Amino acid sequence: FLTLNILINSFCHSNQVDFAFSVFAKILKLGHEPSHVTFNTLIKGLYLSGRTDEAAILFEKMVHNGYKPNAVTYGTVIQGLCKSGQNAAAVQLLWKMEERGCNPNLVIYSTIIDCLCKSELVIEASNLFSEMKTKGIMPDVVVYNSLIHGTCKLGHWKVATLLLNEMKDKNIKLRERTFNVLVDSLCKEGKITEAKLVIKGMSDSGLEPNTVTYNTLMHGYCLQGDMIRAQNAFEAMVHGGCRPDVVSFNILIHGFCKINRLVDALKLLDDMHIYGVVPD
RNA sequence: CACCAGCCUUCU
Repeated sequence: FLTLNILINSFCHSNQVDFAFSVFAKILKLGHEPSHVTFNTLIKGLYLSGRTDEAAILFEKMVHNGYKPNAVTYGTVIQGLCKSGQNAAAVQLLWKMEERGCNPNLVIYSTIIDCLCKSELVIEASNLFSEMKTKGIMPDVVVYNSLIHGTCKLGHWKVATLLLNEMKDKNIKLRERTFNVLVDSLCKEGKITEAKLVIKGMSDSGLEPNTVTYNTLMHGYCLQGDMIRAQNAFEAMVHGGCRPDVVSFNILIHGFCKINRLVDALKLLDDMHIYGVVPD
């Protein structure tokens, strides 16, 4: 039955939930009990294809049939609520799971904190962050990345710096994504010089810029209409051993289109296949 | 290190 769950999982991740459900039907027909994992996976699949109502119904069905949702179930539903813009419902479910005797763990808090940060509700996110720490749950790099993202997006650089120092105190190592978040926020504010300093700091701490780092920087230059430097960054990416991806090309093509250099944009479109990239 | 939930870049 692991096999069938794996099958369901791959269908769910390729936007073919209906096939996933036919596998589910097969499990039932064979007289087997679906597991928590089966339900969790199907619920996620429904959310991934935007069928949030059906996901909620399946969640209820699962409960009615005597399956006690576990932390992953709650995590899946909370993430689905978050992604469909239902912040309040997500927070309510956080409380409800506690009432039902399932303690929220780091992933659950992290999910909601990220969601609140993306909605620019950084204060609320920080409150949950404190609550979590009070309960003795140790933060990790992921939850810090979300908080740093949220604070930088609002231009609260001081707070972001505090968070970075906190990570240092707790011996939580910054990852590429942490740096990418900083680079992105700086670029979007037009502070490219500082963004480049962050990239330098990244190399200094033993992490190499990756494709997302370069894409972010290229986008920063595009926002300034500086296609020369954007293309230089592209070259630096290739030279630095990073594979450009479809986003790299989308960024440059968009940059050229915006300043009416359609010929250059079309040339890039032609060049994509050289790098093994297919337009999306 | 392989059945399920959290973090970064483009467009929409």
